[in-house]
Amino acid sequence: MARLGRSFYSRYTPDVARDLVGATLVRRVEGKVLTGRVVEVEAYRGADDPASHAYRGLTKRTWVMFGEAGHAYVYFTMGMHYCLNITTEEEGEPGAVLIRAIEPIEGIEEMLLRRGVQDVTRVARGPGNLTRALGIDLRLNGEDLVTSRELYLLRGRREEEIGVSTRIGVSSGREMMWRLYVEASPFVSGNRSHRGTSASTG
DNA sequence: TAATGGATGTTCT
DNA sequence: GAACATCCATTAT
Repeated sequence: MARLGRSFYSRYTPDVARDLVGATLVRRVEGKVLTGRVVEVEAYRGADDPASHAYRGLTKRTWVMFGEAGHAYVYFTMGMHYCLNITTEEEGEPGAVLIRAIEPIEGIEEMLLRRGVQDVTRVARGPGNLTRALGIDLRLNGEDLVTSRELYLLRGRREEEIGVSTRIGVSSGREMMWRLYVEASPFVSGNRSHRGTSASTG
C-alpha cells in the first residue's frame, strides 16, 4: 500500500473526507505498530463553515488548519479528549478532516489496553476514544503525515456503501452533510438518529 | 429509543 | 465567564 501524498490532501475538504474513508491509519508509538481502516470522518472548512474552528479566522489554536495540507491538527476538547484531524486545501485556505472512527487491524491488544475496554467495536469509535486508543495527543499537533514515521495514512480500497449525514455534536452548520461513514460498519459511532442518507460510490 | 448531566480544561469574548 | 467538533452512565419516554 502506498502512503497518501501532499496532492491527495490539497483538495476541496469534503472530497478529501470522502476519499479518506477506507484508507489505513498507521500509528507507531513506543515500539508498537497500531493500524486501522478509517470508517468515519467529518469535513470542516473555514469562512463558509460556522461549525469549524477556523470560521472566525486564524488563532493560536487554529493556525495548523491554515497551513500546508497533510498535517495533523490535534486539539483538546471538553476538558478530557483529544481529536485528530488532517489538514486539507491549498496553503492559506483553512480546512481539515476529523477522523471519528477506525476499524482496528494491527495492534488490537495494545489499543484495548490503552482504552481499558474489551470490545473491539468500541475501542476506536468516536474521536476521543480513537486518540486514546492510538496514544495521540498535542505532541502530534502539526505533524506532517507525508513524511512522519509516527503517524501517516495509506491508500485503501474505495468503499462500496458510504453513508452521509450531518455532523455530530455541532450546533451550527447543520445544513452541511459533511459526515461520511461506511454504511455497514459496526465500528462507526453515533446511533440511528445520526443515520443519514445512503450514497453509493461508483 | 431519546434526553440529560457530570467530569474537566482550553479558547475566545 | 460561556462555549465547546466528547463520552458514558443514568433517567425519562
